[in-house]
Amino acid sequence: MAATIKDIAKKTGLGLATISSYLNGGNVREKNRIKIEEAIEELHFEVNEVARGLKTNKTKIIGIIIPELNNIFCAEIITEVEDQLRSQGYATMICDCRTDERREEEAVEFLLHRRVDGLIIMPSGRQGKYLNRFTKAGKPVVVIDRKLDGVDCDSVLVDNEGAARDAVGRLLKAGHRKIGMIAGPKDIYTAQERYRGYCLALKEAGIEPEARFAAWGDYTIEGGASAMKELVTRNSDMTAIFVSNYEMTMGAIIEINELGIRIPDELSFIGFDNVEFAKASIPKLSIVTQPTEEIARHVAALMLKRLEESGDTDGHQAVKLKTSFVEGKSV
Amino acid sequence: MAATIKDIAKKTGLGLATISSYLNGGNVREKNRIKIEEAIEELHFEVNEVARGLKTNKTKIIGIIIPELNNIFCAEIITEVEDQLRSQGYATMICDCRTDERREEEAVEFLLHRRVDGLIIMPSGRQGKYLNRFTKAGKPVVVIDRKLDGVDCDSVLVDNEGAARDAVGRLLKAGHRKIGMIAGPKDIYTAQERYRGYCLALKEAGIEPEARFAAWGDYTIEGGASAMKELVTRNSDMTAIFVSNYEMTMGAIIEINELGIRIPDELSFIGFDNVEFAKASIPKLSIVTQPTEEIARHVAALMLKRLEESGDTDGHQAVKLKTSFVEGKSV
DNA sequence: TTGAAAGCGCTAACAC
DNA sequence: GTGTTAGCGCTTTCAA
Repeated sequence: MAATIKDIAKKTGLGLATISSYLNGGNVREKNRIKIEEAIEELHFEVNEVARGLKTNKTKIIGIIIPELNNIFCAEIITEVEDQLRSQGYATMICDCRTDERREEEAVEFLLHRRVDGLIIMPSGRQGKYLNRFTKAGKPVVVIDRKLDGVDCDSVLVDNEGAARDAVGRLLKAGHRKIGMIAGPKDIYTAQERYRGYCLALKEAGIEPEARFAAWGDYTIEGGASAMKELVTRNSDMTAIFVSNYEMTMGAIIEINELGIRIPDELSFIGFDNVEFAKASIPKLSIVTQPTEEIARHVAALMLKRLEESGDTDGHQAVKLKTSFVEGKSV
Repeated sequence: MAATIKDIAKKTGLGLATISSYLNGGNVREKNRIKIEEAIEELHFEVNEVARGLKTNKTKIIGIIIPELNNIFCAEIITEVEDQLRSQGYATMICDCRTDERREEEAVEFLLHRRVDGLIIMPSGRQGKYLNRFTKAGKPVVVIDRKLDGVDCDSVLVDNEGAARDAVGRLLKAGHRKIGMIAGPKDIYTAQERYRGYCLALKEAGIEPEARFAAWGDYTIEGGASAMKELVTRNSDMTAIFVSNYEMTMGAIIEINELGIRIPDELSFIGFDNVEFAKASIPKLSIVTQPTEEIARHVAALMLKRLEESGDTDGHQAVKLKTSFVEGKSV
């Protein structure tokens, strides 16, 4: 099979240490360097990262656990994170857990066995105890988009409350008073925050949030559609709606389409994420967008930094990023 | 750090081979089994897959190379493939190459060093020589959605020509004669096939395809939008259009929206992939959809099969799957 | 069934 | 600078 450094040593007549030194950027006599390079070329030698990993106790692999790869928000972040990490020589091992906490724990186990050097996770639940197996092993954990109870790690968050507050504020400014919201699952951190922002904006305008105006979806297209239907059926007086994630935005639009409701004449609409979809809708949707690339860069940078430090657990960081608002014609 | 089988051996007073045998499902005396299990429990022992990989020369990792993770067609397939493989104990290492052939070669190199057991790839180019380093090492390669020149591997394809032919046939049946097509990059296999299907349908209806009715996009949203603009500007007599991938479908719709063209009154439209988007559009779009889940299952099954065979290169397979058509109100 | 021992390919002391 | 050597944690003969 593949050549090893032993073969190179034999071929060049040099010792193992010299080859290893060359491979790791050490100093090697010019003459030998050439010999080594020739031998590598000739034998098609390639470092065996597995053996290296065993020896150094570093795999140069980062585990990534996400609720759903097939979700544009996740995909955008992961794409960028993977890119950043790979450019630094780190491979990524992605586990899609289908928003299932049990699978998530299994994935942690799985990655632990694989001896990944660090873990990046966008958790489904709130509890993070099972992550402590990582932190205890001195391996860095970076959490995306959620706050986790009981784990010692860095996190990169988005100002969800502010985003929702701002969006609902815009509806209020446009004169709306009966504003509905399609919220996410009650047990998900971002969903809670966005709902809080919605309530906050209403209260600031002197309006008491009414339960009938809130529907709790599940961050899926189907959930968005049925929540939309529920709200419309229940509240004939509702004049505007704020939908709090991309999948549900799409679902809501599908349902609105289905019901023949006209935007913005009969209902004003503010959605979430995915500029392209917003532009493709008729009329163009006004939406809140999250800075996925920025999130990804922060995540990768944090991970890389922790990896370098190797052990110095100086206080963990929690970065919080701002969302943007893209104006359409749906309000 | 983590416990090793040596620790277990010491603790139980047994030999290494016994522990290893237990770990790999071998026969161990009941009494010893219990002792081992207790020790494992107590010491929090976990198999080190890296060491195992070095010894067995199998990493139980499958490399996946794709043009763009942030592309729903890819994401859907990868999600399912990853799921299937993980359920069989295989981890996946995903490399997103941003549709860049140079990056793709780098990724192959990268994964080769990592000693992945197999490779699943959706290539950007047509040439696959650089994949031979895998096949020569006796490692299975499965290609998705493209036909590659000069590589010995399995592939899972979609009947693109038939799909396009069918779609255009529907437009013809609806009475259209001046039908435009937004095709993909000329050097991509699927794009060529879809274009061929378009031409075929026209010819079958006695119409000679005209160059002015074809715009060559690049499978991106922006590309779809500008191709749309180009076609509309160039052909005032065009009454229908067929767009040949999801991103361009979205781009085309954005542009149509921008230009204020009404569907289907002024222009009939058939798009590609992503049922949800099609449903969310006004009017609902008629689209061709690819069986992503089925593709993924075939890919995973083929890979797993090859992995088991370990070396018997009995003739390689090329599975070809059918697309579906989802009727909307855009024709 | 179990134990001893060798070795997978590499790195890292250490001595020269 | 370079060679020698020991081992990372595991599997796998081979004997017992």
